[in-house]
Amino acid sequence: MLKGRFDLMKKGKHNCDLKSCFFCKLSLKEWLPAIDVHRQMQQFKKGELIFTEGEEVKGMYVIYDGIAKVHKKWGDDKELIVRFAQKGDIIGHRGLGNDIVYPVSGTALEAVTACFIDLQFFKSSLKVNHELTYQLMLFFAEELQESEKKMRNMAHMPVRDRVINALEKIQEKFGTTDDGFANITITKQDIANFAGTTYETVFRVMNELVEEGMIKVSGKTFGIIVLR
Amino acid sequence: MLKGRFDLMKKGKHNCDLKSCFFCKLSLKEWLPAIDVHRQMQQFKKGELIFTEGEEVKGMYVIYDGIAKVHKKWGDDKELIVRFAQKGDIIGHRGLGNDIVYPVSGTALEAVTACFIDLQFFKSSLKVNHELTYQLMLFFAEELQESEKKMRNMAHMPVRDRVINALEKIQEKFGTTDDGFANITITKQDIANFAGTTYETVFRVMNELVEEGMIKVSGKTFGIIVLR
DNA sequence: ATTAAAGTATTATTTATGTCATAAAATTAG
DNA sequence: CTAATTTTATGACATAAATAATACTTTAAT
Repeated sequence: MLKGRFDLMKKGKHNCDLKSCFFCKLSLKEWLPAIDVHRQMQQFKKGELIFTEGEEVKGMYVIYDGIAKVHKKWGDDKELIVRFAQKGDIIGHRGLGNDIVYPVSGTALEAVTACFIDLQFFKSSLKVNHELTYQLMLFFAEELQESEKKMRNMAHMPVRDRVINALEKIQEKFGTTDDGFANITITKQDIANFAGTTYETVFRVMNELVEEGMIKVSGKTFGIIVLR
Repeated sequence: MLKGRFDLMKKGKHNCDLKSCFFCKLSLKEWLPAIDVHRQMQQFKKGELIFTEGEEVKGMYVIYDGIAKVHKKWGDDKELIVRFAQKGDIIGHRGLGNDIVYPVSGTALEAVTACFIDLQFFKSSLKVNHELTYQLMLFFAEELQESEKKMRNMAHMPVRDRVINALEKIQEKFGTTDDGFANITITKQDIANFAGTTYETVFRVMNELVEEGMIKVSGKTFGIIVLR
């Protein structure tokens, strides 16, 4: 009885119901007990690395709570943010492929709780759950489309528009609060890293946009009023 | 007997042996007759569009002969080449995903013979051939890695290095002839579109590289001598 | 509570790279 | 075979955007 309650508490710690996320939702119900055995809830503090570019791929993470950035470094003082992730998003899957190292890093932007699935088990899951594999394939296809669109923008679109784009994408991703701000706190440096430019340029452009009445800024968040 | 020879000739026209390409190789042998019924050999002249960005996705193409570029337009006089494709490569698969339109165009850089698989049948094939789906997923993962790496380069790497990179990638992809040239003829404009820059910059950089003895140029081809 | 570190603010300067203009050569099409 | 179009060649010029420099402010860590 006591032991039972203890077990419950331990499980209760992560609260994952084995049916909400991409991974569980697309797995056969017969497979869920296997997932239950293999999943591992992990905590990351704000600013902490979840996985590191260049390191051996250990597995995938499904974010249960918090937000993270997925980024790729350039030299030792520049980076490009490839994607933001929040509750329900899978990260680390870029580590799939022939190479056994992560091509990007994942960093918690605020405290993150994530469900870790080791690579071995993840691969087994793909072999067993065809729908999971199919949907993951489609997900990669979508991400590739996004990536190539952004790459084209990086090559041809002027910074100002890239910054606007970045702001739109961020607000779209994290939603809008009642008072019309993007539901996230984010540094201008990270906006710059996402838009593929420098802090100074983001600073300038955002000033312009505020003057033009297109966005509003308050501390480390912003809200889009009208664009274009 | 006569009929048999006729059939043979008709088949002979495309010469595809149903076991060389990605698609056939990863399909169950029981599925090959179905592929045989559905495949459709198509010809494209140099410069001809194979599929067009923004148009409804009709299906996939496996290149049987010739080379093509996969590109994404910007405005009406700029583009970014996302990928080159040659014999054995699949193109058009970027059309998979939620959206039903091609996110890119495919254009023959020299006469192309390709095996066309309509979308409907391709999807059925994925449902039936799990290994195909799995490998396609991995292929997308690889392409995503490539894309994000290039995107990061686009954001942070100086043009000169991007041009060098483009040349390396092209020569690596198409191989080297006996006399040390990349096994392809390609315009400087296309090199520029691949490197994400302008013709003039490619012209300038390639001149530099020739002067520095790092590459050699002959008509519409080039060869890398030493780099870095 | 007290440093240290990270983020913000701001302007001046530099430079890398795109744009423009023009002509010749080469390739493709009728 | 000739015209039309594409590709190459090249220099001058413009400018977008990065770099540098400096100060202040907020946030995180011991």
